Amino acid sequence: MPSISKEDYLKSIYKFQNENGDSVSTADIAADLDVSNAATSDMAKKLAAQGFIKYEKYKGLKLTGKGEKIALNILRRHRLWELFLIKVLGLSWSEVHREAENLEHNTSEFLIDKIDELLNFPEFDPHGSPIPQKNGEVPKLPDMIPLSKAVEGKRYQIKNVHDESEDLINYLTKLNLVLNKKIKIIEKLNFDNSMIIENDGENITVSEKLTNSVFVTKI
Amino acid sequence: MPSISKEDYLKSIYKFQNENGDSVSTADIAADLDVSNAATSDMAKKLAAQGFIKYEKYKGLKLTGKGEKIALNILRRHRLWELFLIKVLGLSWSEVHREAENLEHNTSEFLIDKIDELLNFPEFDPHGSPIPQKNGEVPKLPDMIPLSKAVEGKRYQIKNVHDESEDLINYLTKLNLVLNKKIKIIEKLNFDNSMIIENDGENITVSEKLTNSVFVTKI
DNA sequence: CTACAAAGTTAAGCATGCTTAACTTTAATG
DNA sequence: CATTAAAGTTAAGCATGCTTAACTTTGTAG
Repeated sequence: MPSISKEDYLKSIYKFQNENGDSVSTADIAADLDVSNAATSDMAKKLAAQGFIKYEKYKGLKLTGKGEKIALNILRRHRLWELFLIKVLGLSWSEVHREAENLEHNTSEFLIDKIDELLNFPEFDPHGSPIPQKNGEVPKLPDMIPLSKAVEGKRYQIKNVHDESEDLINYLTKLNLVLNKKIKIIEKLNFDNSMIIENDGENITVSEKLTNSVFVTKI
Repeated sequence: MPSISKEDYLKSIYKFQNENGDSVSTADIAADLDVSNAATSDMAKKLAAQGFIKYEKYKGLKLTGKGEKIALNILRRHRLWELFLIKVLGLSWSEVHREAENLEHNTSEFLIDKIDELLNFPEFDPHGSPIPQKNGEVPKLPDMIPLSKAVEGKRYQIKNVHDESEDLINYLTKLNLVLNKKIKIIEKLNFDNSMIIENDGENITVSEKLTNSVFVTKI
């Protein structure tokens, strides 16, 4: 069992990994975990020594199969807890991330499986992100585009919010731009890349930062 | 906020404190937490420096008001989680202690209050132990005696199980000697202090170790 | 009341995980 | 293709929390 710190590093590496299998930079991890680059270099050596990542000096970090398994397991815990806290304890969308962050490292496999069962083996968490299953499989997301790439006049459905910032989530909740919501693009404004969209029959203006974090499918 | 280790020490000191306000010995804490006496001495200094305990060399440890507040808060978390895991997630009596042990240090006040609310502000946990309330008050236990002190021919009700060992709990569950159960003392055997009791209309023999851990009230 | 065992403390050392400061490598720019 | 800024690494040091070994205090039995 890796330590809590190591779990956090593995989770972060997973987060920055893309489909191409490129290595992840030390700086990205360091910024994400709010530690120094030095700490990340240090940890990289340890993770590599234990076979969780492949690591070559100056060449970045890459999860091994073993490392990815751990990362997926943490994500599974995190996302199941988020869903559980919302569904069972009535916490709000914006409250759950922080709580799950604490709980994910301190929950036995046994308990997580119980939660999974109670929730009837869900595939997606409250942000629309896939919940890795007990067997390690990751449910497939639909083909999505960032809202910023959506086309004027067309209708879309919100399928994922790619950001964990509490401020963003609070703001989305306030605008009632929640998961699976259907919206229509009224106008894209070129000068600041903001967008006017129709939601609940009303027109609202949303910033580029928001449209980059919200992913949608065309209806 | 004290660290997880410090929380464990404070919890342990609380556990060994009696009503007389005697100091708790280093060795008791060390044994309870499965660390060396040296580690306990060391920690005692740190806890004292931060005002959580009163500590004089060779004279034992004693919680201050501030330290007791922390200890009660941890107990509150622990016991609420235990009850929650049984009631909501359907875990068994014997499974919850270990899980709660992990969760108690990683749950925000906010989340614990939500759990408290969902459970409708319970006063006792599944072992019959009082759950410290949000305001710091500790619900009063009834006047109990250990089952070992019970009198032949009389009837009693199980009110508390003063032990967290999984083996004991499993055994009690198997015998259906659960909280609030009513039993009758048939016979006390002097040679090994075991006891024959009637439960569910059947006579069973229970050891001294068991009768010392189960607390009852006379009916 | 002394001596001795048990309990407790101190000291040195180790692992983990972080910091800052100094240094090295990489890669982009003119 | 040389220079240089950015990215990454190493080194030294610190805090926490533990260990074992050596030592001190306490309290009890003779």
